[in-house]
Amino acid sequence: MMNAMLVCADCAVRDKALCGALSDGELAALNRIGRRRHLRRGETLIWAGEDNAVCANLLSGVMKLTAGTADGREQIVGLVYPADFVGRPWPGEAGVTVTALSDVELCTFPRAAFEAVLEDHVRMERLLLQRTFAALDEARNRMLALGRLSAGEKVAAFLLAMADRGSGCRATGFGPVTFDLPLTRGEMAEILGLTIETVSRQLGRLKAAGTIALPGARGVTIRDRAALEAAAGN
Amino acid sequence: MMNAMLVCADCAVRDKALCGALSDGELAALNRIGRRRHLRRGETLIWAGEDNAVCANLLSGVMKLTAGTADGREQIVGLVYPADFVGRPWPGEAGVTVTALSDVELCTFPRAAFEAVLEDHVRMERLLLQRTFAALDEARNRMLALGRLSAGEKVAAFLLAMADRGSGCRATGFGPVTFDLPLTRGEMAEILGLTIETVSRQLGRLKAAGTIALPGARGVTIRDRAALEAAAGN
DNA sequence: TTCGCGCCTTGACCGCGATCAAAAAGCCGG
DNA sequence: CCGGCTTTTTGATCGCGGTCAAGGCGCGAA
Repeated sequence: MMNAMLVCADCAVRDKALCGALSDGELAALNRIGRRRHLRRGETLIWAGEDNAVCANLLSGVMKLTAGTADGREQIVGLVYPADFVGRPWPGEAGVTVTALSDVELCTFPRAAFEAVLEDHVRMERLLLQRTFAALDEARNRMLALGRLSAGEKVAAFLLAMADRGSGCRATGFGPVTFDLPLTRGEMAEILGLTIETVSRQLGRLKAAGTIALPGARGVTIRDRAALEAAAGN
Repeated sequence: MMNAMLVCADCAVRDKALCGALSDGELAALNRIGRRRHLRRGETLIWAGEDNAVCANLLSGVMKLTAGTADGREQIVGLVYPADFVGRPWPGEAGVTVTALSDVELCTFPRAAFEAVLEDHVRMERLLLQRTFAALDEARNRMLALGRLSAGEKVAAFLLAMADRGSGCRATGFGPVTFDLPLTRGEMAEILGLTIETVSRQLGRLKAAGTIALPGARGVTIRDRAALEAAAGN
């Protein structure tokens, strides 16, 4: 119990992650099998093709999910934020590689032990199902973007999504909003199905139009949200 | 009970669909709320943006899931085969439109009633979770294809996937395999993020190379599977 | 400070796939 | 068998985004 207090009840994502399904008492079980783990930017937690071995909740930082072709082309197929779940219960091989985009902190569980907890807590399994539905919706939205949007639309839509995600859903706002991208230009390109040069040029175009500003390599300021939405095709 | 025998125990997808989680006896409950429904090619079961109202198992035929931009561009984000589940439990609005690609037969459930069945049958909820994971993997694979494959690779990979899906996983075979596509060229284009003309040209190229034959508008014969796999980039 | 190393930007050019246009092939009800 | 429709194929051209190649900028270490 004391342990649970220290490690779980105190957790930054206690109520947002799947664990929100559990009472403080029940957390003791999870706590016994969970292990905190840190990864540096660029380190990989799960490799596509290897057998599922761990599940985890992300506590801090951002990670990416990537799929790749035989000849080395890569596509980012999802981003993972704090309180999100990664990995899969039940045997099988991982379909995607999970890599840290920044230094990250994780709460990891051996797969089999995590399954046992799921077994005993139907409410947690339900939360996992609901999250998986949400992930599927997001993936399908991204398929629409990859297949049908122009480069300019992709970049504009991506900036809007990052602004809303990164800074907690401020209302369709007025005035400049500034935030930092957790991604390099190359990673933006990997998400959007473009090249690094095209991403850079589209950002340059938005900047030249006064729609955004680019303070430092990672910063973005949205100066005219309406224009950005128009560029995204809404 | 007699009803269940007639409608469920007898069902073409009895053991493959989610209902496989239920005993013959338990099927009675489902049977009471389920309703058979037919749709003609082109008719729509669920519209994106409307509230979830029905869930269903597909009994026969093929359906498509589509997402669209504000200005009318469309992308097929998934295909639905017999025994697959469509719709979502729990309130919310549908993210995709579900439309029949051929005449189809469905077993539909009012959403709330379906939730109640899920509630009582944890094993069924687990099957749904596992299917949703599979759908997510498939969506992510398609994201890789949309973002990183050339037109030729997309078409070749698509034909291989259809061959394996349509005719039950024959071993990486020898000799010609023939099957019918459940899709028009336009629908293939919507799946692959291409135009109708490009799809037609890529098929023409494969035909000219002797890799495939195109008997009739819908038929495809794979004459040289190894060459097709090479064209798909494996 | 200067060097070196990532990462980003910018420019020039090219090719793939979209677009526009028209002919050919199925398909169905007379 | 024909006429009218849809779907597919084929052709000609264009432009977006990829590719190749420099150059700039920021940052940490020597």
